[in-house]
Amino acid sequence: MPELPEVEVVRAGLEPAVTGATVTSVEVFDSRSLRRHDPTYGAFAQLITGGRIAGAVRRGKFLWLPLDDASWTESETGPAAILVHLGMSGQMLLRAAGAPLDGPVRIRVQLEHPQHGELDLHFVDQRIFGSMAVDRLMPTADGAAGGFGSDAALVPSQVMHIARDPLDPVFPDDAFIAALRRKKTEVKRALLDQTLISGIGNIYADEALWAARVHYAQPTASLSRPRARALLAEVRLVLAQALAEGGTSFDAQYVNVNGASGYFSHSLNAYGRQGAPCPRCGRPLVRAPFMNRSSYYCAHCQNVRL
DNA sequence: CCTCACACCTGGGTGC
DNA sequence: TGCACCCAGGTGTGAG
Repeated sequence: MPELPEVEVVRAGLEPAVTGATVTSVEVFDSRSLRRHDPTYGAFAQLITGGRIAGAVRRGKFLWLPLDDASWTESETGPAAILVHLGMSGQMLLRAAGAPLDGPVRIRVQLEHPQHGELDLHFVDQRIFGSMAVDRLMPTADGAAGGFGSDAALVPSQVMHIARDPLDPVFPDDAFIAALRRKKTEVKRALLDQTLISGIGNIYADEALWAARVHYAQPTASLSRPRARALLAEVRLVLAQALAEGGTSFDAQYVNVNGASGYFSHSLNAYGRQGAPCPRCGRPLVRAPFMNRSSYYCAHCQNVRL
C-alpha cells in the first residue's frame, strides 16, 4: 500500500544508484507488469536498452526515471522516461549483478554505473496492480518542476492529469481548497482523488481525517474554508511524519529499495485499529465499509459538522 | 463535465 | 483436509 511517503523512500533510495547508469539489459518475465506501456510507442525493452538514466523523480505515487538527452535524440522520439507505479504491492529492489530472483520479480533491468559498476533493478509485484512503462515527457501546465527530484518542467504523459502533491513547493493551496469545496462528494473521496491532490491513499486519508477531527463522509461542500485549510495542514503533517519514519507497511508487502521493511504501523492513530481506544478520547475506534474498502475513525471525535 | 461503481490482480485468512 | 469465499486497495474506464 505504498502512498506518497513510501514512494518517496523508494525514489530517494534509487536516485544515487541509478543516476548516470546505463541500461544494459531488460527482461520482462510477466507482460502484465507493462500494463501502462503503450506498445505502439515501441517495445519496452528495446526503447530503454542503451539509454542512460538522468535521475529519479516523483509526483504523488508516480515515479519516473528520465532518460538522458543522448538516449532519445537519435531516435527523434523526444524526451522520455521509465515510468513506475507500485500499485498495491510493487517494489523496486536494488540487487548485486546476477543476484537470484527472490519473490515475484516481474521485470529485471540490468544497469552499468560509471562509478558503482553493475547493478540489477528488480521490479517485484505480487498483485500486479503496479506497472512499468516507457512514456513521453510533456511540459508541465504551470511551467514549474514536474515533480520532486528534478528541476525539469516535464512530466510523463500519464502523469499530466495527476495533481501536484501536498509536499510539492508549488502546490496551490488556495486553488485546492476552492476546488475541494466546489465538489459534490464526501471529503475522503476527495482526498483520494489524485486529480485533486495526489499522494494520499486509504491509510493517510484516515490518519489525516482523524487528526483534523473530520468525519470521512462529511460533504466537501459543507467544509468551511478554515476547516479545509486545517485538514490540508494535517495531511501535510501526517505525510511528513510518515516520511520521516521511513514509510508505513503492514504485511511486508512494502519493502524499501534495499529490501528492508518499512514497518511503522505503531505510529498510526486510526487506520487498522478498530476496537482499540481512540488515542484522543479513549472510546473505541470504528471500522466502516467505504468504497469497497474500509474507513477507520472515531465516532466521537470525528463528527459531521454541517 | 461530474460523480460513482466496477474491473483488474494475488495470497493469506476464515468458515464450513 | 479441502474448498469457497472474503479481504487488502490505486487507478482507469465507462455508465448515468
